[in-house]
Amino acid sequence: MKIYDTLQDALVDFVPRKEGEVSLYACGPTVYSHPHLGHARQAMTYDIMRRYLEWIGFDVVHVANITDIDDNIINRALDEGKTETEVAQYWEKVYIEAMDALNILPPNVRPHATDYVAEMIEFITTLVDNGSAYANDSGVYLRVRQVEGYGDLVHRTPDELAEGAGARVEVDDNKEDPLDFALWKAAKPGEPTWDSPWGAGRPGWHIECAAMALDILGDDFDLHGGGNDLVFPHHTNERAEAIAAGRSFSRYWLHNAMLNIGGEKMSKSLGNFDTIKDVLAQDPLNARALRLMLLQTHYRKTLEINDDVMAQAREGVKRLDAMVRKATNNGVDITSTERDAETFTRFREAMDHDFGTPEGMAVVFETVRRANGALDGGDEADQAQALALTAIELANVFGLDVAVGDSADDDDADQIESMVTARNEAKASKDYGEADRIRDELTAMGITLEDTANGTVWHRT
RNA sequence: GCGUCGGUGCCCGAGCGGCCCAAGGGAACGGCCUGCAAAGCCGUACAGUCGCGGGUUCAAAUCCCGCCCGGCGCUCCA
Repeated sequence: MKIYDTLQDALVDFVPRKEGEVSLYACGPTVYSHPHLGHARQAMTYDIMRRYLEWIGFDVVHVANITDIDDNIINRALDEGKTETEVAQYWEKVYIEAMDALNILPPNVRPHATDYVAEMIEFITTLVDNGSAYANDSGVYLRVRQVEGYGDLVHRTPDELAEGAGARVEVDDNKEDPLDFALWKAAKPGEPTWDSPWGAGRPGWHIECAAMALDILGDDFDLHGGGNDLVFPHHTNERAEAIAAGRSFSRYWLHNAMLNIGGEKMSKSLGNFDTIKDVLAQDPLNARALRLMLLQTHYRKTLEINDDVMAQAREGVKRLDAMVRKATNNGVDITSTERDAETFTRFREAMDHDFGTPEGMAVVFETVRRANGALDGGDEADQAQALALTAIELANVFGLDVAVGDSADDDDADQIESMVTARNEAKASKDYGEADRIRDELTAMGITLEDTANGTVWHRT
């Protein structure tokens, strides 16, 4: 399969470190506030990739960290009179609940930065010992200009980077060079600290991910992903640390584009974000609608979100569900292994081209249409089961959570069933006024009826 | 300013040298089905400049150059 590698700036063949296995490190959040739709896009992007890679037979080790110590957490703790640990644990819980609600599979490993401080210190020691880093009163810094190919990930030379940095960054006299960045930050009053050979302090942001990724996945791991706003400085600096330590970092770099709202990146700092929790509360279909929307846009393309596109996506989800209901009513055997091989092939071709989910979704929807036609007794009637099961399987590879099931296990199912029966009796005696009255009543209860050749079925809206 | 990604129908959005008189979803319209609806199926209208202008090529939405517009990055960020 081909993937787009940020470092090479090209579509390249994906050759994993070890045949049949994929190691993926996707940068997780700093937990200090509400996770928003931008985090959802990032997490869902790698969730979808992971599901697909597993479906085509790879053993995937997906690592997503939790950054549980940083300035934002410290500030929040200060504001609220809590400990950093309390703040981080609370927001981590909120984050994980949001991820679960979005049907994002838990990563295989979810490391916490504070559990890897020893590894980070060891990493930094290597860098200091080999002359790549230097310590002073304010911390330990990496000598960026010594790093071969620093800036390659952003396609800029150190000089070009320095030029940009001058305008926005205060010059720090503690650094030999403005480009150098902190591996270790010396303790400030009131901050949580760890002991180190350079005095009490705490790790810098970039060393956290670099140390965790290498410790858990090992050198030369396959994929490193994150939002494209992390290319510089975060990923650039992680990479620099690994190179300076003489270690092979990720074989490929993946970056998802931003999610915009009102023409700008949704972000905490701009304050223009919709929290995942709020969006999910607005409509029970929104978790799946958001996923569908993301699937229908390539992960490397900026996506503008608004109420309109969410509504459109909800309709798409309903279309998927309607086919599944039709399949259920027509007695499709979910234990059957019948599938449409050609559809699988087309799906894989789409996905093997840098995770072409929009085209993959097109294949799914096209299969839904064919399955509907077949289930209604069209030209492909003999393929109905295979087509329906194929569409369902592929939608589920994407985590769209469609399932052949019955809605009869609800608490008020008996009542609804008897109302449906009453309506059908009214219909039989051509008392359409009564039939419509019952239907309206059900509609008010959030129940939608469908009169099919196999009788009347209902579902919740 | 520098780097980078992008500008495709009413909306969202694929395609990235011929298979494109441009996928898929949403909305719209007509037909079938239905007691009527809904759902579904079939069909139709939408892209006549694929941001604009040049160029390369037998062939360009797709490649090259210039311009305009927008996103992201330039040390908080997914």
